[in-house]
Order: sequence, then structure tokens, then C-alpha cells
Amino acid sequence: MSKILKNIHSDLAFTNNLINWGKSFGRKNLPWNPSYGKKIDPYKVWLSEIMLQQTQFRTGVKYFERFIKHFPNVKNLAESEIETVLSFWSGLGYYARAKNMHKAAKIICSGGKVNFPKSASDWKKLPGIGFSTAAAISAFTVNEKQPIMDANVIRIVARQHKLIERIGSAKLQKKIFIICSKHLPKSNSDMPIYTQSIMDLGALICRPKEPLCDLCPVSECCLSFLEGKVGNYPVKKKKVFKNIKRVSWIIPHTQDSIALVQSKDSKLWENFWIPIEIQENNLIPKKACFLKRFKLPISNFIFDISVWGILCKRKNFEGGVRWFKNSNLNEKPIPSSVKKAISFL
DNA sequence: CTCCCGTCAC
DNA sequence: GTGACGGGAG
Repeated sequence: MSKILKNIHSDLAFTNNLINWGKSFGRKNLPWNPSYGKKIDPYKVWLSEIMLQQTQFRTGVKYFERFIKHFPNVKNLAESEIETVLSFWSGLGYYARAKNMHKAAKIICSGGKVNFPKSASDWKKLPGIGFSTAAAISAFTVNEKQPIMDANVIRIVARQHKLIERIGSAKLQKKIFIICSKHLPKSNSDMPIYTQSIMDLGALICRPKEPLCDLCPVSECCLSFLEGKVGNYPVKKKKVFKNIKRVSWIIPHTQDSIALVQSKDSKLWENFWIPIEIQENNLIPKKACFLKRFKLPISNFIFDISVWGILCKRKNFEGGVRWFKNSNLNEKPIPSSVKKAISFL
């Protein structure tokens, strides 16, 4: 048998085995899937794709439910204040996702009526939607045949084909695109189950660490598995040194309230409410009381934060702070790490 | 420590 | 084409 013919057969086997596995063992009853007989909602699919980027499924689902309850449709989202939107994203991180969704919702609703994109290339024009997300949304909503190439797929395909190019390189991207294009199911109507299955395979079986190759439906066409070298793929990016930033957080507080400032000058936590920040070598106010020091790894640097409290009799602290009742902090955009710092008070 | 992925600046 | 950036969870 020629090599090409063999490859076609293994591509076919890959897709069929994957879809059959997905039908039996993939995730079911996802909250963004339509109930029986209902049409799929592009807004929910879109939100789920954005929320589940960089976020574990279990965590994401809880936020998804809460978000949908408050913003049941795209018009609702478009007409809401950004601060409200951010407060429902608070704790998920990567807050640019929420800001971009809000912007995109306004675009979708501009012109007086709701106008969702009908193709991957149109989805991609919206802020916050890249190649992979656009393909996934259009696969689910209009059965468009586009290869999704999220981190799950990159991991699966790099292992299957022993790709040695580093994650993020243009070469790897190109190779995976070609391979994935061959994996696409014949029928457009199989795009949703195919897309869901490959994502589930990456999340449940072909995991970053400790992949469950014994349970994998496509291990027989996985070159790295056959050689016992699954751990070598995909080839990771070079590590970069993380700078450490020493800061002090000063939190004036009364019995029932705390004082925060709105982050404006920094891209990090922009528009979120955070403590007064003092650089390492500046003076800590005399009245401040040291509470705790903790490290907070951000993507490319490490925060080394000392938390100081100032107990106030009245809510009259200088410096543009706003006072918040402890009881309604949940309604405000506040990063998790700030909530953690507050818990030391 | 590692993992997630889209955007933007160069 | 490459790399910095961003946050939380495991």
C-alpha cells in the first residue's frame, strides 16, 4: 500500500475513532448546549469558548451559569456597564476577555438589531476572538469545516505525529493546520461532535501530564505513544526568567468597610478595585500594621506583596480611596488576590 | 512550578 | 515571525 493511501486510512481511523469515543465518553449536557429540539445559541457558545480559555472546566462552568443568569443574551450584555460585567468576571482572571466580550457585544448589537457573525472569518474580526476560538464557534453554530487549533489539539497532534517544533512557532502552527485539515469529518453535520470530541480528548485523556493512553481511542495512530515517548511532546517554549516586584498594599479599614482605589495606570487589573500600592522603598504610614507577606505569580513576573492594615475610626482616609462595605464586595470588580489580602485584615 | 490562549508591539 | 503580557488553579 502506498504511503499516501496509508495516511488517508489512518486519518479516517483517527476521525472515526475519535467521534465514536466522543459519543460515548465525551462531556454531555454542557450548559451551552441546547436542550432537546432547541436551536443552538451563538451567544452561549461564544461565552463558553471565551470563559474556558485559560480556565479549568469546573471553574468556568460556575461562572458561566452566573454570567448567563445576569446577562441572558447579547443585547443585555451590550447594554450593561463595564464595571458590572467585570464584577461577574471577578476571580476568573484575564480580564481583557470580559472587556473584549463587552466591546464585541456592542458591535454585534450595533445598528439596532442582533447580528451574529455567520462564519469563522467574521467571528475572527471581533475583539478577543482569534483563529482557534473563531473556528470552534463556527463549528458549533453553523457546522463550518474549520480545524480548531487550541492547546488541546496542538498537544494531541504533536504527540500523534511527533512534531518537534516548539509551541507557538509558525512552523508548528502550519504543520498542525495541514494535519487537522485532513482530520476534518466528511460531513458538515459532524463538525460539532468532532470539535467537542477532540477538545474532550485533550482535556480528559490526552492531558498535559499523566495522559491516559490506555483509554485513548486513537493511540494506535499515535507515533509518540507507540515509541513510549508521549512525555516528549509537544516541545515546550523556552522558559523565561520571572522578575520579582516587591510592593506593599495598604488597606485602611473600619469595622465593616475597607478602602480601595481604582487601578487606572496599569494594564494589570485595569478598572478593578485594589489596595493603595506603595513601592518597596517608600514610607509605610506609621499607623499601619503589618499583616502578611505573600507571593503572587502573574504570567511573566512575581508579585511579592506585603499587606498592611490601617484601622480607622471613621471613613476619612486621604488619597482618592473609595469605601466599600465588606458585605457587598462581591458586586465589585476585585481581583482574587485582593480578596485574599482583605481576608488577612 | 506548569498549564491554559489571544493581542499587540517590534 | 517572535516574544511580552496577563491571572488563577492544580
